[in-house]
Order: sequence, then structure tokens, then C-alpha cells
Amino acid sequence: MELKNAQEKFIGAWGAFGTQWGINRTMAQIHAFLLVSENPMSTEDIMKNLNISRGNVNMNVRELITWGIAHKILKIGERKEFFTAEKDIYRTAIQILKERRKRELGPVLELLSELKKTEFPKENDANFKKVIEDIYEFGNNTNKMLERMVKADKHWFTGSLMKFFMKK
Amino acid sequence: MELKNAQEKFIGAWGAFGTQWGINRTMAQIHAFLLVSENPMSTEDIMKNLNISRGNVNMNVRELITWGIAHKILKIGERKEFFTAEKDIYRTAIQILKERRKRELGPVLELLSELKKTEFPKENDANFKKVIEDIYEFGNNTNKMLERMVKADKHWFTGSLMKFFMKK
DNA sequence: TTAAACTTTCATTTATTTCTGAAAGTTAAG
DNA sequence: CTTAACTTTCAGAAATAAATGAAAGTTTAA
Repeated sequence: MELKNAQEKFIGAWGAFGTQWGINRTMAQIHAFLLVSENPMSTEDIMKNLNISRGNVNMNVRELITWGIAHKILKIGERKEFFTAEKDIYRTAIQILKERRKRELGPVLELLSELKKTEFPKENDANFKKVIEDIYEFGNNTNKMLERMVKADKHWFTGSLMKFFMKK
Repeated sequence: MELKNAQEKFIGAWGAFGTQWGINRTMAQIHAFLLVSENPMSTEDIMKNLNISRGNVNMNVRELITWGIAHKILKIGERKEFFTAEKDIYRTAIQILKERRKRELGPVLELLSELKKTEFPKENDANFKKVIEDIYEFGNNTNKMLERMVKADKHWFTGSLMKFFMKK
């Protein structure tokens, strides 16, 4: 197999994977393309290689940058902007956890905490209260764990965390 | 606020949350509805309460059952089928992890492992190899941790795991 | 049997998400 | 300035995902 085939296979798979996680296909593909590209790539490079429009590249690259998993690179003497993916996969994973925690877990915990406080005079609310409290507790614990992970350094993952999970 | 309003708020939020995680809105809403319902509900109950069609209810309820987070309940003397959500939130979370691990992480690891073995004679593939290896290693570690979590019991989460994350 | 009660399927329709590409906006070199 | 090189925006088009509902299938009671 040629390297190019293998890269395309990876890009395709990464796109499909992204879809299942609520990330759009193209954003994931651009991410994969930048990962396998040795050097920073321009908008035109991405357009050409993935066969997508300028607007699409622009939108999704900016989104990747917002997520903190791609970076803008300026070359001296060049007017054009280039882009590169964060190559440290742990950093990448941590960034994704961080953003999803903030954007998704945050609002849910807020709602649950609000619902938890609400009183329902004279209504039979035992089941509802329990469901909300259980989910809140679970979400809160998850939140705390994610906070810890987000603050950890790369070696903590392969070291302490892995050891904890493997023991016994 | 009335209990019903609170329930609807929860159902709506759960649906929106699901959307972001690649789960369809209705499936998440049915799940939420079954969670807040004290008793098992029939197809008609779900249709009426969420204002959706019979076919839609049928498809999504079966999907929830496949995921192992809802159950079919048969009442004696009743022809109709009733459905209920798994009320243990830890079990629910574990089921979801289990399924996603199997369906999504599995195939990706398989592809990565295949790409990792591929040789590219005479090509400059150092960056590609490193990316694939790094992601594979990360995926593999994640996989091992998930396996451990999936096999753990409820108390391990609030006990050992929580303690590990909170220490220092 | 057979007929009523219920569940499942699936071709169409509807809704949602994503993409395109041309126009507008921005920047910097000359 | 002015113009060329480049980036961003966004209305409409295209692609994808999800929902409908009527027809087909299944089960059970009588």
C-alpha cells in the first residue's frame, strides 16, 4: 500500500468516527489531514486534498482552532496562513475533554441543580426527585474527575491513572 | 412550578444533550420520559406525551432496549407492552460506555492496528507512523480503562475511583 | 378459525445539518 | 492611495438524518 492510500484511509475513518460523536465529518477529516501532514497546510492545500470549498475549510479550521486542537502558523515572508494540528495526542484529548465538559456538562449540571431545588407542593414527586438527584450526583462526580484530568500532565495518564486502572 | 413543567424541562434538556453526543433527539427524550415516569409506559403513552408517531416510538424504544438502558415490561392480563428505563444511573452509564466502546472504539483500534503494521518502502512516513502509533497507544489505554470500568460495580465508582481522583 | 388488538416495517415526507461559492471584508505592499 | 492577495460571511443548494402513517405482520382470545 502507498502512504497516500493509508493516509486517506485514516482520514476517512476519522471522519466517520467524528460523525458518531456529534462532530461534523469535515471538521474531523481536516483534523486528520493536518495530523498526517508533516508540514503546516494552507486553506488551498486543504481544499484541494479533501475536495471541499473554501468557505467550508475556513469555518471548520476556525472551529478546530477554537477547540484548541489546531493552530495557525504564519511563515515569514508569506502572506498566506497555514494550519497545523496539535501533534501531542494527549494534549488533543485533554483539550477535547475540557471543551466538552465546559460546553455540555456545565449546562446540564446547572439545569439539574435548579430542578433539584424546586419544590412541588402536594405532588407525588418522589421518583422525579430521585432521578434528578441521582443524575446530578453522577454528573457532579464525572465533572470532578474531568476537572482533575484536564489539569493533569501527560505523564499522569500513562503513569498513575493507568496503574490505578490496572491494579488487582 | 408544577411537576409536569419540571419533567418537560428535563426531557427537553436531555434531548438536546443527546443531540450533541450523536444520539437522536427523540431517543433521548423517550429515555428521559421513561426515567421520570413512575410506572412503565405503553407505546401510546409515549406517543401522546411526546407527540410523536407510532413508528418513531417503536424504533427508538427498541434502540433503547438494544442499548440496555430500557426494558420491556409485560403486565399479566394485559396484551400491550410497557416500557421502563433502567433507573440505576450508574448501570445506565456503564451500559452506554460498554456499547460505545464496542461499536466505536473497537473498529478504530482495528484500523489503527492494521495501519500500524503497514510498510511504506522508501517513503518518508515518519510523521504518519508516529501519529498512528500515538493514537493507537492512547486508544488502547482508553480501551483498557473502559474495560475495567465496565466490569466494575456501582460502589467502585463512588469509592475507589472517586478517591483516586480526589487524592493529593 | 377468525377477528380484534397490538407491533413492526418502510416508502415518502419533513426537518436538520452541512456545503458551496460569489460577494464583501481585510490587510499589506508598492 | 490603489490594487492585489488573501480571509470571512452568508443566502441558497445539496446532502443527510429523522419522522410519519398506512399497510403488512403477528399474537392471542373466543
